[in-house]
Amino acid sequence: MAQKVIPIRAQTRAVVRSLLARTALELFAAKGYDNTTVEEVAAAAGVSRRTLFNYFRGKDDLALSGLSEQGELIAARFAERPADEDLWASLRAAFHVLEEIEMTQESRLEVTTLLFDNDSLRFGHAEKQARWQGLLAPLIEPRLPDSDRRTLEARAIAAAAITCLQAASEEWVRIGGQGDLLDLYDTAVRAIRRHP
Amino acid sequence: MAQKVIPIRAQTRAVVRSLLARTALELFAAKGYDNTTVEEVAAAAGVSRRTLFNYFRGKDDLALSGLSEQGELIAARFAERPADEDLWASLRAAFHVLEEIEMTQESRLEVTTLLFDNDSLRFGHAEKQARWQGLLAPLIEPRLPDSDRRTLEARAIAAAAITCLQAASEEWVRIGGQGDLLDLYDTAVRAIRRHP
DNA sequence: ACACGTTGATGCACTCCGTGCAACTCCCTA
DNA sequence: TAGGGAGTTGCACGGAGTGCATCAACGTGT
Repeated sequence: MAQKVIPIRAQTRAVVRSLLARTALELFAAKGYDNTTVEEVAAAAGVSRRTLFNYFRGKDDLALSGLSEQGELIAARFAERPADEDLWASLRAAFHVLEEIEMTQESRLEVTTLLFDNDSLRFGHAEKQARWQGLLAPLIEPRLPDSDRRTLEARAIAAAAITCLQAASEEWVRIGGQGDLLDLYDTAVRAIRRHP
Repeated sequence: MAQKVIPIRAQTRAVVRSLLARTALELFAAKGYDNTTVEEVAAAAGVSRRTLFNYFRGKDDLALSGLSEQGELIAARFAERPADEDLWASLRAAFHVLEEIEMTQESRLEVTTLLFDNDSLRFGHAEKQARWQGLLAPLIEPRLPDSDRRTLEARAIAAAAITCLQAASEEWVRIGGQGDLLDLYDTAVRAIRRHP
């Protein structure tokens, strides 16, 4: 079985990216997103401002790059669920990867709070939503019964599930990071699906 | 019954705001959002750049201000639905105001397309989502059965409904503005609620 | 009629984000 | 050792957004 070759360049790039994002998050958490300039992040990381923009599309990307990776994890997990499993069960299982990510509860709360309490970043959550939706919907679609609107249906389901997760995250932050995120997620899903 | 007094200042301000937003939308539709500077909008409207920022928080606001008003219309319509009506029926009825807004099908498609095909504005949709959710959720909450997580449930329901509307809008744009938006919305809602 | 305060419009200068371009460094290879 | 590719950096520029001071318009009181 042929090993997949990962170019050395790509690896170092990924490492640097991750490192830059980490230092950026620390600064954002400490000083606030709006009160931190890209220049400061660059200085703290020991690179030039220009180089930062070689790694990230924009300032927002610095704070949100982690979310893209999470999206890919979720999609990957979803893809390996059995095709005859209940759709929502598969989605829940896919979201479960979020709790497997190694991260202290503290820093998880810190990051999540950062994403929610800043107006400039709320939209980032939207971007996340759009991207996750783009990843999940194509995987959901083949599971739906034939219809000339399966695409719309798949997108709606993906979007609704992500939305529930988002609502759960907000609540989770609101109550100070206590309790189980997936438990809140279940509550949200039940609310939209089972309610008269 | 005392007439509610609307200060003359507020009225003129609202009129000017609307006028500015209109000319901005025309320019955006003609040249594209990213290829249009705030300066150009100001010039086309016959005011200074600085004045534009007195009326709108930012460039995005120019394109999205209409959505806030729509949100208020929707919330108002929802509020006047009978409390014992099915929740999702009330939501559907509330969204129905969108089709009552006087607007040619062409310009409606033009505006909606503008909102979707530009990356910078996708987030605006998120802002819209957040705002509409903020308006609707408090109205939904008292309709839910007692629970210590009614707030979360209400927010999830509001968010899901808006998300369905958004998915429907995307599809509506994709198929070129043909057909009934609410019909697509119904399909989306059915997909997330009735599916196994 | 004149002075006054209030309100909004405007110009100016500034910070910050984001990008195109060109020079430079480092490493790998022929 | 010369050359080429890839990444880093500085520089300059355009555009968004903001704070501040000024100016014009308008109504009001004397």
